[in-house]
Amino acid sequence: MALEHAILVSLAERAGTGYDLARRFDKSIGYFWTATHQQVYKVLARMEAAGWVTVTVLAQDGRPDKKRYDLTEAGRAELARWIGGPAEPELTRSELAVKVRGASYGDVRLVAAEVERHRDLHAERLDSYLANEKRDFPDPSRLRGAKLHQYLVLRGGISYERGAIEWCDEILESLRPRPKGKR
Amino acid sequence: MALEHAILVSLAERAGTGYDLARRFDKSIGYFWTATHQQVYKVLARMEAAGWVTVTVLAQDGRPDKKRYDLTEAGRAELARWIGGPAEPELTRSELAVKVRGASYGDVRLVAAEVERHRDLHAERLDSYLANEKRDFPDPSRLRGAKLHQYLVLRGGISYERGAIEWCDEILESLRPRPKGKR
DNA sequence: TTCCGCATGTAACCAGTTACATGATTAC
DNA sequence: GTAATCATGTAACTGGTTACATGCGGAA
Repeated sequence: MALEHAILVSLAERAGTGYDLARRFDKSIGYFWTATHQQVYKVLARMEAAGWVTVTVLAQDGRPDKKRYDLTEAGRAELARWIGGPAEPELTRSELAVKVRGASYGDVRLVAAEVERHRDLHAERLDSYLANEKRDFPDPSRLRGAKLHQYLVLRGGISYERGAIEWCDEILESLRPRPKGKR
Repeated sequence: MALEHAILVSLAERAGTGYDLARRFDKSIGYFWTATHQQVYKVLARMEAAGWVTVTVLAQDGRPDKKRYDLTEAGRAELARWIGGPAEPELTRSELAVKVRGASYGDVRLVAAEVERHRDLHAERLDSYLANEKRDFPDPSRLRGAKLHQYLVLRGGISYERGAIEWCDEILESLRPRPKGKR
């Protein structure tokens, strides 16, 4: 389980509310981890019980109170401990791959259309990642520390999307009707 | 949800027992989908209730009875229907990426060691995939139908592993102490 | 004699999703 | 007026994992 620890990383960078954390997952850390706000609230409660974070209630008028979460020493220690441990390589599940595999038992053209849609989705994401790269890391060779690590994760996202696009293209080339010459 | 449908694909190729299906997930389909035998038994029960498969009990002496599952017409129809529908692109969760991102809050050298271990794991898998490719698809340009689709999924596995290895290498290059020249 | 393969499952648990609920503020 | 943003959560459910249980045959 790693959501706890993804949150620890996020809080180590800076304190925030459950709402904040959920939004951060939509963005930067979100290349390789996501969580809904419901899930975040649940886990934060557990983390507080474990003594990894403290809560400060911040009254607001007009809108509901905020709860700012801060890492405790115990939280930092747990984070360091976890970082030093092994990470299980997770199995990549791909529904699209299952459809490709089974394409002969359905309509191959529909599968091809879906692959094309995925290719476009991946291309869109790639563009947005590349834009982030340009904006946030214009000179990567100088990076060090946390900023470098952030960059490396982004690079992972970029390389993943590129791979996905290439794969979709390969599928499309072999699934789509051959150029008329052969007919 | 797609385990049901992954099983339908597997059964469309050929009938089998729960045990067989679980093992097939370890192999061919397993590049992009896996399931334990417990999970398979559970889902098969559901699928039988839905009328997608029929069960034939095959008595054996010495060992427990087998249950061979066969697709029904309804099962085939459901498979065709599902194949024609959209596939949600799933979010790739990577614990390793979270560790890389948080490396500054722990021991960077341990993270690097773990990245190296992952690179080796991916390299091993790549080798085995490439061996499968050579053995099962010596002449890819002639493939058509189900065999082609199988090949394309394998190609996806190969490209995924290659991407993972490249990413690990990029991380290792920037995380590890610079060649002494610069010091 | 010990482990692996065959072959079935149950039970407890855990992580994550979806739906629902509340309610003010601000921008279009 | 309508939708989005801020901000919290509960409840029901689903999919998947882990641990446990049984028991024979054959290989090392």
